[in-house]
Amino acid sequence: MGPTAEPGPRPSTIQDVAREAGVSRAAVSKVIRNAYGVSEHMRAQVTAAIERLEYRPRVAARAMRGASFTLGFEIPQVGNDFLTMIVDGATEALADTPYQMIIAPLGRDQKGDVAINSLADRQVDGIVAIAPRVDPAWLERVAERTPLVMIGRHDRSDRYDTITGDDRAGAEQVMSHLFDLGHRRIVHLTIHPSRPEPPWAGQAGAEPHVVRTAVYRERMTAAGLEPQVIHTMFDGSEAHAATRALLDSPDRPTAIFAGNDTLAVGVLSAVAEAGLDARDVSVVGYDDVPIARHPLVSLTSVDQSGITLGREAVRLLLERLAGRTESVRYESPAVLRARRSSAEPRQA
Amino acid sequence: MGPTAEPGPRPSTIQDVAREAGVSRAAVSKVIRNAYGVSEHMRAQVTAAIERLEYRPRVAARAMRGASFTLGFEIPQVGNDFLTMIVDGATEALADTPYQMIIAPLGRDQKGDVAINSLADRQVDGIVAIAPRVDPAWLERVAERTPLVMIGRHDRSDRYDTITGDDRAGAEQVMSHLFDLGHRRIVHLTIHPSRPEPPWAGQAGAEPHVVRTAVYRERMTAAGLEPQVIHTMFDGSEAHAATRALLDSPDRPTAIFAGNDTLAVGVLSAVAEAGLDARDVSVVGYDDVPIARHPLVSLTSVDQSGITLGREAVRLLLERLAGRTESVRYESPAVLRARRSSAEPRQA
DNA sequence: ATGAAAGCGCTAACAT
DNA sequence: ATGTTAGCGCTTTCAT
Repeated sequence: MGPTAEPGPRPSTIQDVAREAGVSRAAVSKVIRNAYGVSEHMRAQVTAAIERLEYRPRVAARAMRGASFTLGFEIPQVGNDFLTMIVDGATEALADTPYQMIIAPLGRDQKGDVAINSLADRQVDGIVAIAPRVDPAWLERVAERTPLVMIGRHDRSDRYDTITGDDRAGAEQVMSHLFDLGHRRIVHLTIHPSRPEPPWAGQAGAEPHVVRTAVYRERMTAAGLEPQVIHTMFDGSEAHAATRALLDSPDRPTAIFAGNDTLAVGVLSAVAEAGLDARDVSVVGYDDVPIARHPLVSLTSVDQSGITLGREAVRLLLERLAGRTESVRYESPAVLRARRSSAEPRQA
Repeated sequence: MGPTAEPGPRPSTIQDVAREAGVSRAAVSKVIRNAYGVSEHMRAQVTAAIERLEYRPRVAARAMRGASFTLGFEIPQVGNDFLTMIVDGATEALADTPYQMIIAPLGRDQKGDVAINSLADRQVDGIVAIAPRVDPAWLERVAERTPLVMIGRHDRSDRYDTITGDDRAGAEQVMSHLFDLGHRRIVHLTIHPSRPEPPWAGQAGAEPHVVRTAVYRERMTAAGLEPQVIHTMFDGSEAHAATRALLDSPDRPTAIFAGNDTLAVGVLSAVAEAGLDARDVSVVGYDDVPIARHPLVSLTSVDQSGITLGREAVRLLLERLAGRTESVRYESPAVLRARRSSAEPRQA
C-alpha cells in the first residue's frame, strides 16, 4: 500500500440522483432508458439532477440486469489494414445508435475463442468476430447466449449470421488476369493452414484463404500447369523472406499471387529490393487495402469492400438485437483492381 | 419479439460451482482469484467443478465488488499505424498478466473524453489514453477514480502518468537534416490545431504536433527563412490535396516536413503522381511506421519507438495497480531514420 | 404515472 | 481453512 491518496468524492449513483430529484430510483432508471411511463415534468427534474451530479450509469451494474449497450468486436490483429476497414465501416454504422463499440484484440499466442469468450464474459449485447478457424459448434454455443455475427466464414449456421466476400469469384479474377497477361509460372503465397487440420474443415465451410488457394490450384491444373503453394506467417516479413528465396530459384516465377495485401506488400518489398519490376515478377494481392492505391506501391488487388462488410455486420447485429432469430448470410462481391504491380511478363 | 428460440441452458454461476463442488461460494471465489487460504484438496475439487460446468466468472459481477481485470485503451483512430505500434507493445507487455485489454475507438465525430468515459463506466481497472486535446483538469478527475496513463502529452500531472516521445529533439533532427541537405524552401504540413484554442493550451504542456510545429518555426526563423505551415485533417487525403496545390505554386518548396507519417504518405503520393522525386521535393515524416521502411516508399522519418511507448504505458499502469500513487513521466528518445524520400535538392 | 422491493453474480468482511 | 452474510448499482416486476 502506498500513501493513501484521498479518494475524491464517490461518484454519484442512481440513488443519489433519485434523492436529488425527489423521486424513486425506478423513475430515474426509466428516464435514462427512455422507457415508457414518465411525465414531462419528472423527466425534466431527473435530467436536471443527472446534470448537476454528473451522474453516469455504471455499465457493470446495468449489465447485471439489463443491457450493457455495448457491442464487442473480436479482431485477430490490430495492425491489419483490411480489418481496419471493417472496423471503420462498423464505427460508421454505429454512429447514431446508443451502442458503444469495444474491440478485443488477440493477445500474444492467443486464439480467437479466448477473445470472444472475454467479450461474452463482459456481457456485451452482441459480438462481431473474425475467427476463421474456430470450431463452428463452439460458436453456436456462444450464439445461444449472445447475438453473433461472423465475418469471413463460408460456413452457414442456424445460430449466427455470416458475412464474407466472394472469395471464389475474387480468386478467379486474379487467375484470369494473370493468365490473360501471359503468365504461366505463377506461385501462390498464403498463410499457414491450421495444424492439425480441424475435424470440421473440408465441410461446406472453408476459410477465405483456403478458398482462394483452392481456386488457384484448380485454375493452374486446368491450364496444365503445376501449382506451387508457399505458406508463411501472416505478418509480411516471412513473405519477404520467402520471396527472396523464390527470386533466387533457378525457375523463378513470373507472377506471385499473395493471399492478402499484407503478404503482397512483403512480396513487393523483396521484388523491389532485387531491382525487379512487374515485367519481371508481377504481384497480386487481396483485400485492396488503402496502401495498395498509393502510386509508389500500386498493387493489383481484389476489392471486397471491407467498409461494407463492417457496416453490414453491425446492421445484422442490430437486427438480431431487435428480435430477429433466423440466421442470415451476406456476401459482398469481389472486384479486381488492376494496377501497375501486374504486367505482361518480359519473357514468355 | 421474434419466435422464441429456446434459450439454451443458463450459464453456470459461482453458486452452481459451489454446489457441485460441495463448498461455499466464498471458497470458489478464492480459488478463481488465487487468494490466500485454500487447501490443495479444495482447490482440486473446485477446479474440477469449474471444468465440468464450464464456469466462467461474469466480469460485470466481479467489477461491482472487486476488479474487472480489464485494462482499457482509448485510441483516436484504429487505422493509424503509429497507434497500432503502441497497441502491439501493450499487448506484449500484457501477455503474462491476468489482465485483458479492450480498446475503445472514437466513434464518428466523437472526442477522446467520450471514449475515456465509456471505459470508466465499464469499470476497467486502468486506462491508457491518447487524447492530446482533452482538458487536463478533467483528466485529473478521471484519474482520481481510475489509474490513468496518458500517451503523447507534454503536460505533467500529479494524478496521472505521462508518456511521450522527445518531440523537440525529433523535430530538431528533421530540420537539421533538411538544412544539411541544402533545403531552404521547407513547408511544414500538420493537422489542424484545436478550435477554439483551449484555455489550458500554451501552458507547460503542448501536444506533440504543436511542439514539432514550434521547432519548425524556430529553426526556419533562426535561418532567416519564412515559415509556411499548412493545416489538414489527419487522414492523408487532405495532405495529398494540399501537396498538389503546393506543387503547382510558383514558389514550389524543395522539402515538406509532415507532422506524422500518415500525412507524409499522402504527401508522397502527390509528389509521385506529379512525376517528381526526392531531388525535386524531399519528404520527411514522423513516427517511423512500418510502411516507411518499405523500399518502394522509403520515407525518411523519426522513430520514437511506438512499441516501447505501449510497453511502458502498461508497465506504469501495472505499477499503479500495485499501489504506486506518485505520478511518473517517461520520455522515449527520438531518432531520425534517413531514407530515400529526402535528398539534396536538384536546384539550390 | 410513480414507488417499493426483489435480486442479478460476485467479493469482502467477518465469523467459526 | 472454510462458511455466512451483507451489500455493490442497477432493472424489473408488481403494487399503488
